[in-house]
Amino acid sequence: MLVVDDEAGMRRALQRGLTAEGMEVVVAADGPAGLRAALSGTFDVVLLDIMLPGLSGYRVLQRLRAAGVTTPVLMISAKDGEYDQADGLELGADGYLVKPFSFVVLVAQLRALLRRGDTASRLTIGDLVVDRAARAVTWAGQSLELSPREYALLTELARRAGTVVSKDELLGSVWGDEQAATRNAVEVYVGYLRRKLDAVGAGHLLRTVRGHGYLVEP
Amino acid sequence: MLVVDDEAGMRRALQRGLTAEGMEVVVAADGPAGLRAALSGTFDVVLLDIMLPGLSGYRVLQRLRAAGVTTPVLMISAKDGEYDQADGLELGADGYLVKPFSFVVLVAQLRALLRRGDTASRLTIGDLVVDRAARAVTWAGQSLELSPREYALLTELARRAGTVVSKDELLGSVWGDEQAATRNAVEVYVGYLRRKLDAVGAGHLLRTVRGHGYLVEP
DNA sequence: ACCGAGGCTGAGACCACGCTGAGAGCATCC
DNA sequence: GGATGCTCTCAGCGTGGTCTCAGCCTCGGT
Repeated sequence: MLVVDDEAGMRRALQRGLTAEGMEVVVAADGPAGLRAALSGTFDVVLLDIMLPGLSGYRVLQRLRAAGVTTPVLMISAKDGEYDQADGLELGADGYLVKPFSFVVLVAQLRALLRRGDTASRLTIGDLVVDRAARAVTWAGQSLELSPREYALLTELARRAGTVVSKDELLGSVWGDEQAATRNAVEVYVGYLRRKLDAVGAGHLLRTVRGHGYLVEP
Repeated sequence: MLVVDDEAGMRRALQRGLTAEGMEVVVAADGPAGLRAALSGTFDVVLLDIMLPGLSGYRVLQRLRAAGVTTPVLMISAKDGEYDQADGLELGADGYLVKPFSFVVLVAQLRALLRRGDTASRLTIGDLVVDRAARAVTWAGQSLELSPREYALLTELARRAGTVVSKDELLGSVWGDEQAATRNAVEVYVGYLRRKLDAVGAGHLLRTVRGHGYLVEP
C-alpha cells in the first residue's frame, strides 16, 4: 500500500504499525510525489491525507481517477468538518477517516478495501457513473440499458478516460484475444453507444479522433 | 465488538469497562465511520447509539442490513421515548437500552447476543425479509413456501443485493463445490423463484442481466 | 473544388442466451 | 407400493445481441 502524508511522525507511525500488520508500505511526503507513485497503479490501496503541500489530497485523487487508475483510496482529514464527504465520494474515494482515528478501525477499513479488490469499485467521469458491482451505468442520474458488449466497450473507454484508444486496442481489450471481429465492429458499437448516450443528453461524451481512435473526455 | 457513539466520555467509559470484561473494543464517533467499520463484518456485536452526527443510528442499521451484514446490533437511545422499538426491530435490531443504563445490564445483554451468535440474523431488502433462524421468507408480510434449493438461491442473491451474480458464482455458492449441476439448473430455479415471487406481487425483484447473471435490486 | 481514406449507419443473417414444459431419478411419507 | 415433493436434465422456442456488408457521409489534403 501507499501512504501519502506530510507529517513525518504520522508517516513513521503508520509505516511501523501497518508493516507489523503484514502489509508492505511505501510512503510519500507531498502531493506530487504521492500522485507519481500512485499513477504506477501497482498499489492495492492508497491512504491519502487531504492537507498536503504541493497538491491537495482532492487534487491527487482527481488526477488519479482521470488517469484511469482505479486503486481504492482511503482519505484522511486533519480535523472534523474539513472533509466534504460528497466531494470525496464524487471524486472516487472509497472511504475516509477523521484524525485522530483508531488504528484498529484503520486496519479494519484497509482490510475491507483489500478484500473487495477492484470488483466493487465505481468509475466516475463527470456525470457518468459506472457501477461495476451492479453492472449499471448512469448519466446524471438517468440509467442506461446496455448490452454486454456495449457495457464492456464503454467501461474500457471510461477506465482510460482522457486518452485516445485505438480500434485495435479496443479489439484486444474488449473483444478478446481471438480477434474474431473487424475494426468495423468497433465503429458499429460506438454508434450504438452514441445513440444511447444521445438519448440522455450525453452525446458529446464519446469523441472520434480521426486516424487514431476514440476518446472519453475526463 | 464495535461501539458507535458521539460522546467521547461515553466512548472512553465503555471502552475501558468492556475491555475490563475481556472484550476487544473498537470505537467510532459518527454514523458514516460506524457504518464503514461495521460493514467489514468482522465484529461479533455492535453497540449503536441512535443520536449520531452524519448518519442516525437507524440509518446505519438499515444500510448495514441492506448490505447483508447480519452482525447482532444493540441500540442505545439517549432518553426514554426517543426510541421507537417497533421501528428498530423492523430494521433488524437485536435489542435496545435506554440511557442511563446499568453497566451490568449492558454486559448481560451483550453476552446474550454473543452467545446466540449469527443464527438469529435476518436479511431485509425492501419488502423482502429473510429470517434465517426460522428459514422463513416473507414479502410485505405474505409468506413464501420455498424448497431448500430455492431458499438457498434467494438467500444468496439477497445477501449480495445490488450486485450482479453470475450463474457460475451461484453454482459455486448455492450448489456447492461438487459442481454437479449445469448452468441451466440455475435458470430453472430462477424460474421457480420468479413464479412464487410473482404470486405475491414481487415479480420485479429478481432481474436478469443478460450475459452476466442475476440481480436483486437493493 | 476535388478526391480518397476513414468513419458512420441501415439492413439483415446468424446464433447464443435465457426461459419453459415435460419428464426421469430419487428420497420420504403414508 | 403408491403418492408426493424435490432436483435436475433435456430439447425446443423466441428474443435480443453480435457482427458483416455495402453504401453513404465527412474530413483533410492538394
